[in-house]
Amino acid sequence: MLPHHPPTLRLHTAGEKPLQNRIQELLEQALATLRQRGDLPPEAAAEIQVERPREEGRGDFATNLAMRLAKPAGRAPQEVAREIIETLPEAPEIADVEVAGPGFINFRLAEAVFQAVVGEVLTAGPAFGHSGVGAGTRIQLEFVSANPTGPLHVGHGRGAALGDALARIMTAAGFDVEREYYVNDAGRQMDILVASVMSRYRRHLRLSEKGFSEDDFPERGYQGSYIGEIASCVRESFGNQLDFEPTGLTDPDDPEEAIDLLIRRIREQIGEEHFSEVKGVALRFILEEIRADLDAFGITFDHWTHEREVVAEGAVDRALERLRGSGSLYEAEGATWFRATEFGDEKDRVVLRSDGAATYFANDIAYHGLKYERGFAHLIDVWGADHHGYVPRLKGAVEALGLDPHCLEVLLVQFANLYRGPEKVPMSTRSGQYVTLRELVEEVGRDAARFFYVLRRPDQHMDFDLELAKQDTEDNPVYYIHYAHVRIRSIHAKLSERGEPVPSSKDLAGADTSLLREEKEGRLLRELQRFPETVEGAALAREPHRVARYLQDLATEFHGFYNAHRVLGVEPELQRARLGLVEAVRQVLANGLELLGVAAPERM
RNA sequence: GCCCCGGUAGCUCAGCGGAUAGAGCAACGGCCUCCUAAGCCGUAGGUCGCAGGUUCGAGUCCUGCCCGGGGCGCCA
Repeated sequence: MLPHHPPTLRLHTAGEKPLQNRIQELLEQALATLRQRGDLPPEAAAEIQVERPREEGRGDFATNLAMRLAKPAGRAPQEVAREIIETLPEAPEIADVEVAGPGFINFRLAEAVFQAVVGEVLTAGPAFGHSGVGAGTRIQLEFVSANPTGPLHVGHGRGAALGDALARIMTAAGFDVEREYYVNDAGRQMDILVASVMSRYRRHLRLSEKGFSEDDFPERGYQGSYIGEIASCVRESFGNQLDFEPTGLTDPDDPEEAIDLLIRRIREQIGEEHFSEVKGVALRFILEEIRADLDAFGITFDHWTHEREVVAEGAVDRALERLRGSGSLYEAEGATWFRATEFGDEKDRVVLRSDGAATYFANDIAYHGLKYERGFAHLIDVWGADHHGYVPRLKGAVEALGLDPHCLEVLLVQFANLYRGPEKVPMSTRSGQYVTLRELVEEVGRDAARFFYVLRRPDQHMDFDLELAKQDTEDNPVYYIHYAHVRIRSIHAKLSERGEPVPSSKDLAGADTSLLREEKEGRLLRELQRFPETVEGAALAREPHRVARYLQDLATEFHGFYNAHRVLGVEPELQRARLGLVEAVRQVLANGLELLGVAAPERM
């Protein structure tokens, strides 16, 4: 018979794998005894690894300890395993221990250990799965940080979904996370943006003129429809006083030279002040769009840093002075270089161009210096994988500033290739040919989009088939999880339909869960027990996909249970226990979805 | 040429040095007088890119090669 009251055991306490730790303790005691008795040489030591066997029927936990000790002990692993088992202290949590295969020790735990998790979940509620492993460490998580030259597209979506889920998961794990967005509003691409807007503006003014040619739009300009909208804004504010004549525009063969020439012409003709004002209009317009798109995607930031402000407050000059002071800069070919090769980079990098302008890299050094000054214990940057070559030089510069490069962690997110059926959708910001994040959310829904993005490992290339997601949304895995949540809600609804009161979580926490003895109930309980360590693992490994996978597994176990057993209409005590079980499942589904920024619907 | 990330079932992908490599789609066969069948059960599907090496044990670690993506600017 199983005990009605579970042994006192700490579950899901801060930053722990309580069951594994308990088994580890018992094993340590056994080893100590064996050493004392001289059955094990004192120098025979091995890390005690307690894992969950992949295969069913091999118990709840297993250790390879005997195999690791076999060599130093000079005996067969199975023999060592038997000795360990014989020496293992009695413990109420352990129902059965056996030697298996090449020398594994398999543990089967008392059902009561898992039955206790229902009460744990219902008592903790939304906090179940939270832990203190992060110990309040201040983390800054910078993600998205898309250039303000156009709307967010589906490529940004992945970094957005990943970064936000990671922020939520790390917060649950006890880290103090600040979400940061860096606005690159100081570089040449902003000038190109102005040139694009002004070209569109000029077209608006002259469209009615005879002989007006439309094909003088710069080849390297940004071409999305939003450029026209910004041009309209500019026209509203300035009328036609910013007209200009792009003479000589078509002369250079090189489109890069052509756009630079155009920028110069516009600057000369409308004046630096107006140029800057147009830039401000464009920037505000686009940032507003980005903010709205992120909002629709369920993402908000705690802090926005503008590159222009970093420059304006003199941080770049200070950072470069500091580098110069430490001998990390030198002059060559008219430019100023950072000795990146001394910090493991492939080549030295320019920080001040021969025309005196600071490079993006220089600004980024200053920006990261400021981040360190803001007092974070750890910085995480989420970047697109195309920036990977940039990592060594930035870490090198941080080190050259006298800061600890280990506090800077860069997560590289691989691209998401978009498909419409079998055809790959070509994407280019400048040509304006892309699917925006907003369009994606409108087409497949916010929950499906976010879940899909976060289902893949960040360093895995992913294919996102729009056609499939649009045509057949039922195939989307998020519905499977949603359905599990809805089914539990509908059990509650049915209960009140029958005129029975729906017990609160608090009531159900006291249910006699020792009645949950069906195989499928045991599987569900084990799945629930795994949630806190899943969250912790996802936080420490920076891998939100673990939470997504976990939710799929939990939903699978729930649906299996639901189809095999009835919750309502069984004996009152069993009904109460099962209501507690499914409510615990619902709570964990809701908690897990919350960590991914996905809703948990009441009905479908 | 050098560097980074991948290559696992027809497709999309999991897999912490461990035992007989998994899931979801797609395919095939079953299951609703009963809490939502957006579900469940079953069948089939694999030389884990190739070749060596380390290990008691390799999809997992090391080396080389092949294929795909990305990066190697006084661009951002």
